[in-house]
Amino acid sequence: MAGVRLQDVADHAGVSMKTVSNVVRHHPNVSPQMRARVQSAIDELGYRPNALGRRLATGRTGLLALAFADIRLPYFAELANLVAATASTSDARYRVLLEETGGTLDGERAVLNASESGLVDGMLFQPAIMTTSEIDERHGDIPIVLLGEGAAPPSVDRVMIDNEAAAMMATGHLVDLGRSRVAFLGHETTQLTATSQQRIEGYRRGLEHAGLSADPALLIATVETGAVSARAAVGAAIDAGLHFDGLVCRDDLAAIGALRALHERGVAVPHDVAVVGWDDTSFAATTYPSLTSIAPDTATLASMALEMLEERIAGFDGAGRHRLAPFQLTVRESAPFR
Amino acid sequence: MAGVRLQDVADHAGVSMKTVSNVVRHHPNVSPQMRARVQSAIDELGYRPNALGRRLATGRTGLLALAFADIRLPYFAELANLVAATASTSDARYRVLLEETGGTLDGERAVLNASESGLVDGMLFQPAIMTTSEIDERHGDIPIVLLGEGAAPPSVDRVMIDNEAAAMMATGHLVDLGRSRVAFLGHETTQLTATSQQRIEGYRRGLEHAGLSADPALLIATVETGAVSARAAVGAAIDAGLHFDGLVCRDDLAAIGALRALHERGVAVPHDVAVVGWDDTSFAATTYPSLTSIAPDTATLASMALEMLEERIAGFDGAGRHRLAPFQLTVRESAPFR
DNA sequence: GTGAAAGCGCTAACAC
DNA sequence: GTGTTAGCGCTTTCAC
Repeated sequence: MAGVRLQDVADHAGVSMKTVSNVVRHHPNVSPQMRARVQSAIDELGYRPNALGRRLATGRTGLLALAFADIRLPYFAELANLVAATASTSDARYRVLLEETGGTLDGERAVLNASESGLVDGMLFQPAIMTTSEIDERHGDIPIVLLGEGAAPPSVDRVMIDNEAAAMMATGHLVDLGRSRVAFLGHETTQLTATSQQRIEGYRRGLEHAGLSADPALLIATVETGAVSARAAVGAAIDAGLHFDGLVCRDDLAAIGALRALHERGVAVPHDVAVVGWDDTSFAATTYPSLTSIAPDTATLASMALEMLEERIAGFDGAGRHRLAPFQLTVRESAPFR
Repeated sequence: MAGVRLQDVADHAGVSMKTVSNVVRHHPNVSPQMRARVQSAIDELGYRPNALGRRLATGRTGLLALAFADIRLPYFAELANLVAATASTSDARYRVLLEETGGTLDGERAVLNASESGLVDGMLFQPAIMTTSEIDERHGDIPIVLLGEGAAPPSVDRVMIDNEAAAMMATGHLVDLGRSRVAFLGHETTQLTATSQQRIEGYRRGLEHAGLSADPALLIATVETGAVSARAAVGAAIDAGLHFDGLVCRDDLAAIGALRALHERGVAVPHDVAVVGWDDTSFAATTYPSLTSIAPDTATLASMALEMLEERIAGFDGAGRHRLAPFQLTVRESAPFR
């Protein structure tokens, strides 16, 4: 039965609302017999506490917004799964409201604007293109923690992995395999996102560190995110005569597209070209060949982010804390150990 | 500034709360000059309407729960994306609360139990293992629409595609290619879900329809959902001497695993074995070879479901309506046209 | 067109 | 240990 209110239960049991409330919330200060009496009234009436009333009174909703570009990208799906699982087992038992920005500036703005306040207690946001200053201006007073290597003003908390170091590791792994013409795949054709910048920088430093020079011709941009675009880009590069024997990909999706393009042209992986992906998403293990990939420790990343967010929600008001989550290189067939 | 209330704006502008409320909600009955005056008070104070207060008063939250097994499964990620996009553009501008059941009975129960009421206006739920009667008992009085081919009591709305017909189409496509030993991959090893039952039944009927008999040995079960398990199962089947020249997969993930296992054993796809996946998820186009796959019209499915749900939320109280969304077979390299 | 007051369902001081 | 009461911030009759 809907429409049963706390007051109804109180009347039915012949007690006050306060007592019913205590029973519902498992408050200790209730005598067992009273608890039993109230409980049976609850059961008889089929009472369900109304979340809204409770939340209005406490000021907390138990809801967290999780905002990023697109849930269809496997990395984000895995992140969402982890965040939801972690948040629901925290003391506060948060639930997750999904917000997709579409990877557009308007989408990111809409997420931060959310003209209504009070619906969510806090927000985890992975910006892709918004600038530091715009985030700073718009984030209002809702507790927020930023995810990933996008812009992050000093006032706001953020968790990411060290993208430069990871890209250096990926590049170094290929160099160790004896590859000397290592290409980078998957950055934007025009305006580079912070993610691409950092990964390319790490790739450059990885080459330099090995005494190799970075040939700008080896930067293969893609028109959009995803395997389809990567396949086209790699195909076009090969057809145009580009020669390379190693490939660092901006993400696993790009690597999948690359694998496909290489197959089609009879280029053997890893024999002719060794490939490293990024994110170590679940399907990296079952591509053919399976993908060597940078594996961010997303579980740690999620729990670090949630921890900081809960502190903010609890009222912590210090300067933004920028934390690094660990990562490793998962080695599989596409770029095996030497 | 947080903590600015409607009353504060009213005081500041020297009007009543009612007027401010009217302005905030763009109610027509406000004179332009009054509107301007109130608006400037709003801007000066940085007032943001509090969602909770509003929602308590109206009884609507603008939130929809979307519940299914696991967001990491590409089909569900694509569904979530579609539902969120469709719901946010409907008149009611719903936002989506993600609920994962983990594909377990406990998880499905937890989703339906949600001891608190009122947090979401309605729910879209894709059950995998709950029975019809249990769903009927537990769904309480929250408006709900079921997704997929799982159990669905007559009292509850549901949208799915015709799984038997789709499986027949997939099987028929392989038969048309001249395949006579068509296997089925990806059902559970023990208790079959409704999904597997229907797809296997369609597969059987597809074979019968072509005058072929269904050999039980050709049913290849997997220990769990996903490519890894499918790869192992197909590998084991081949190693055990199973011979087949066509393969209908329960989902694309199973197909990916199968592709991998076949590759490893030097079985050529589609030459030796033609493969059909299911869901036509985005990566089906870039596997090697690319996947022929059953493509449910998820956009239509999502909008049908949302439409029925909005009717329920609006108060419609008729019997459960069971609707079918369209599907087609997307033909690619793994099982091309003859 | 605008104002006053009564809720929406619950929690939390504070009193008993 | 239990009851009373005043909000939480907004919407919404109903007067004016």
